[in-house]
Amino acid sequence: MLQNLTIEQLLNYNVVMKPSKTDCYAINPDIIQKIEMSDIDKLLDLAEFFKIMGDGTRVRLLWALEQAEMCVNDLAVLLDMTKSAVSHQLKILRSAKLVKAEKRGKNVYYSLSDNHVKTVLEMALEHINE
Amino acid sequence: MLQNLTIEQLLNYNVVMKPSKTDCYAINPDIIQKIEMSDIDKLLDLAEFFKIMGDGTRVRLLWALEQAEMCVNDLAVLLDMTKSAVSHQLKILRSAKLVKAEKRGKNVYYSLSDNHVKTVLEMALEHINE
DNA sequence: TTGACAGTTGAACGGTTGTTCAATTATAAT
DNA sequence: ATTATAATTGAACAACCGTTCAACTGTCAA
Repeated sequence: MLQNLTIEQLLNYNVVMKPSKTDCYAINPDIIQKIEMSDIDKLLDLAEFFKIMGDGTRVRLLWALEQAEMCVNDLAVLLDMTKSAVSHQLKILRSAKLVKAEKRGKNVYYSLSDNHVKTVLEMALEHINE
Repeated sequence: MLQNLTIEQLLNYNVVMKPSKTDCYAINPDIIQKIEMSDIDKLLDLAEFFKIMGDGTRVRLLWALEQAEMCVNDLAVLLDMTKSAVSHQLKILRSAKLVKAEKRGKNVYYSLSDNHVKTVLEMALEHINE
């Protein structure tokens, strides 16, 4: 009678214990209950976005590309890094859709995919400066 | 005659080679020269700030504390983590001045140190949502 | 076709990071 | 005083991350 139910349904029956990692009990259960955590997935996406911005090389790349489109060699010279290291980071920025690439002849020119990134950088800079 | 000069001065004399990591030459030296990289230290501070925000646990802690001050046990139950793990992350948030602690009796209550963090979170959420 | 160069790729290395675990401090209650 | 619990701490561990290195692809010029 219980064997065709989903995990969710079994949880409702208290047949399956949801594994809990906590090693303590709540001090103020009433407060916890009022906390809104439904946007949790968006929060994790948000953390993912911050994680990409949380690297000196990538921030410098974005800052440079905000001023002009550039190819890998130019960026490598500007940041005093190897082509390979720059290319690896550009790949990360591109997979996060923060940067786009365009091949012209022997070179690949990179630029910001939209000016949203620019405003985020500027806002955060203001936040730091105060 | 040269032995009492600073590194900077020696560099001007071309006595010391500034070690370069690049493995290539610039394609467009004119473009590189126009790029403004003087705010580089602020950019790195910025990356440091993003790095702290780039963790799911920390973002969830901030999101929860934005709604109510809470002690470690409550946060551990809410996020389904051990007290220890929560405490470690709170320490990081506190050393970044994003969160402040206040001991009351047996408990330590944490809250956002200012509402600046809240606005940053909201702005970034808007950025994600579009 | 050959050589030179721009760029990419994957493996490997070293450093960093988040969680766990065990031990410890501090406060309150019995 | 003793016990129980909240919280912190440092060491240890595994997973992750950025750079390096070497090999490779693709394009242009001779």
